[in-house]
Amino acid sequence: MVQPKIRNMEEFAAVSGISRPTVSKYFNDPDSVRPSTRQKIETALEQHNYRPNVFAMNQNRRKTKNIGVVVPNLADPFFSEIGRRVELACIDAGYSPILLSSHGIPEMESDNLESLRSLKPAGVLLAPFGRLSNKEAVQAFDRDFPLVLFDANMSDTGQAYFGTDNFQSIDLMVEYLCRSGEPPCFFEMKSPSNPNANKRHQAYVESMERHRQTPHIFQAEGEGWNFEEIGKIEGGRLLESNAFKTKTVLCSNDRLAIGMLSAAYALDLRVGHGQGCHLRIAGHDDHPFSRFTCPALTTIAQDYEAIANRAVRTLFEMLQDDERPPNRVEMLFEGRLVMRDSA
Amino acid sequence: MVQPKIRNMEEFAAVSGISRPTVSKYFNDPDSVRPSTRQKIETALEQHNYRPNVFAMNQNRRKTKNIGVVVPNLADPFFSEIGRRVELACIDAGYSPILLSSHGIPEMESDNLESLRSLKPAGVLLAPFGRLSNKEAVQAFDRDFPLVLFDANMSDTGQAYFGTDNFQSIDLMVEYLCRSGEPPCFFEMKSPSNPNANKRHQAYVESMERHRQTPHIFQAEGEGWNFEEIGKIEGGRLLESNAFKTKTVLCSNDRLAIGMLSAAYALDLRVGHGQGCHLRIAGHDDHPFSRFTCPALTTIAQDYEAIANRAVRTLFEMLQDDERPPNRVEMLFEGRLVMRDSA
DNA sequence: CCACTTTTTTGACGCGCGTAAATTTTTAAT
DNA sequence: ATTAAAAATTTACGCGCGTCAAAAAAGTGG
Repeated sequence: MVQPKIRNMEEFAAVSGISRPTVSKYFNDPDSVRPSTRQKIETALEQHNYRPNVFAMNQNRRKTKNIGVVVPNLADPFFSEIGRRVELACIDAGYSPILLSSHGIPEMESDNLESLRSLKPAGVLLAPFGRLSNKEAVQAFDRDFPLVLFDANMSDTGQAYFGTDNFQSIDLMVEYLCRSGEPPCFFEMKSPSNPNANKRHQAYVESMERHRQTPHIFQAEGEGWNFEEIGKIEGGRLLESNAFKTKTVLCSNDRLAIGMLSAAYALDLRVGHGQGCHLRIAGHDDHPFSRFTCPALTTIAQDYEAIANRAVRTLFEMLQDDERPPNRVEMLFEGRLVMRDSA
Repeated sequence: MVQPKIRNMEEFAAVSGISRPTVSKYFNDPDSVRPSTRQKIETALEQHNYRPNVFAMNQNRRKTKNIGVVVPNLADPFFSEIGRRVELACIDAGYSPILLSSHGIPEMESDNLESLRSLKPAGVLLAPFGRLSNKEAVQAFDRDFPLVLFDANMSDTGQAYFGTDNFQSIDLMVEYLCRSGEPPCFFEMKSPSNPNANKRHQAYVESMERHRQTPHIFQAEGEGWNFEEIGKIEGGRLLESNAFKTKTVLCSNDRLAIGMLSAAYALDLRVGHGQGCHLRIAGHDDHPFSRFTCPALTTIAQDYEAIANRAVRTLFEMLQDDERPPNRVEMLFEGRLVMRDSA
């Protein structure tokens, strides 16, 4: 610190009494040098707080320590949460995560991948839009970089995919709702921007049939990411006109459910599973705010932790072995029923 | 596209019939070359989709096109939203924003600034923790890079600051609450992690005195960022024991208010400004979910747009003129009263 | 057409580090 | 102590682009 500022690795190597290539080796993997050497370097490091130039480091290297993390919309707390976990897991592993949000705009997903290209990432974790994604762009990217998908699946794309088993989770919820009261009808977006929505739809139908019940589906018009607003307006309309065949509504996701809860409250409909309640509403995802809705939302908790960790771990294993897995890995984690007051 | 892949600027210059230095000039400022030259380059660009190597570009250059954006916690929708706007504003201006969240951990703020250092950012937009920030680290950073603060102020730090005028906004809310019913008491965190909380506290006291009312303050124990949880538990305790002197509660922020609304609902207390309501609850910030709470939350909307835009614009002006403003700019924007059903 | 300004080209150097091959030193094992 | 293996050093080159000075070319106005 007292010494004149270290300008580059050459100078730093000099003051630490080690040759530059060895210092370079140290920075790329501290364990790759002899302990005594490492000690010397780290001592010098404390005194001079030198850090290698990121740009120079990466320019003449095939694989950087950068990990791209791309999510469709950080404004959605779900992605904010799972992005956070992925980010922290990367840091723990000694990588530099670069978190990019596509702000709900599918075209921006391609842009983000394109930006990442120039950063030569060691690998990329992508939660794709799905149907709305530019499949060609994603697959082209897949060919050039190790790519792991999470949350939403795209067939034949990415070397692995981790998400929630919507068939298990929806079945679990339907089972619970049937056991504890009327079988549910299903409330969803008409043109969902996420493939999980389609799976849940299908899962609901199948589950109802397994329970020898007639499925009833209600779809909300509306585009974009304003799920609460859509749930409130369209859900409110349905509630008002008494359109639902049953008094139990399973929403495709928590954000729709939050909107519908809001609409029900405005209509003075008492939501809950207790006596004197007019309506039960359940969601899916365990949105961070679900425990604070009125009433608290009964929902399915996705295993964020497992999805994030497994996605990261799988990617890192690919990076270590420096080869792609022989066949694409797909793993679905079970959802957990969270019984709160709304259903 | 059909041609063999372009490897570097040399090759790209060859196929576009322009010398490499001129091409380099083009990429640094397309307007700095003759229109006919620009045309040639852009034609070639379409055919070969070459992009200069980011690392090589930045290594031998003082000022990059990188803009650091650091927020304390992206999991908080407030920061997620304002971060989003800042990010988009940077992209529009032709810069590369790098959005970093400190995940609620003050020490990570310094780490993030340290990481940014090595990216040689042209400038940085920082929403600091405030009291919990490592002031030395931030000021050291301030000396080395153009720095603009937003949301939370730190004295003598950063070349400018943009935020909300808490005195105006709290006064506005107190005024409204007094006119429309009982004067409010104030509910806040005991040890807030954000300087705005202190300002709001002070603003509440002053405003109440101006209205010739006695201020009543209630503080919630609890650390961290789980404001809703804290608001629910501590707020619920206060409601249950009937501790509030008045039936109107002004919460220091929406997230506390959301927690308290949840507690009130659980206690079967009817919240709202209408007949037969037991309690009025108001918040501050216009949290994205405030319009969907039960009842919808009366609150103060911060002018996200203005704060983000002015912060970005101020930074870019500094970059253009390549000099710091003679004196530190501080600008506070007015909050807007949003009357919903809760108060 | 000429003189003048603006733009482009040429040629060359350097940024800070990765990386490879050959050599020397250190460590571990016999 | 001897030998083999492991680690560090030396030397040298290259990455892709920024940038500068000097020369050449292209526009401009009269």
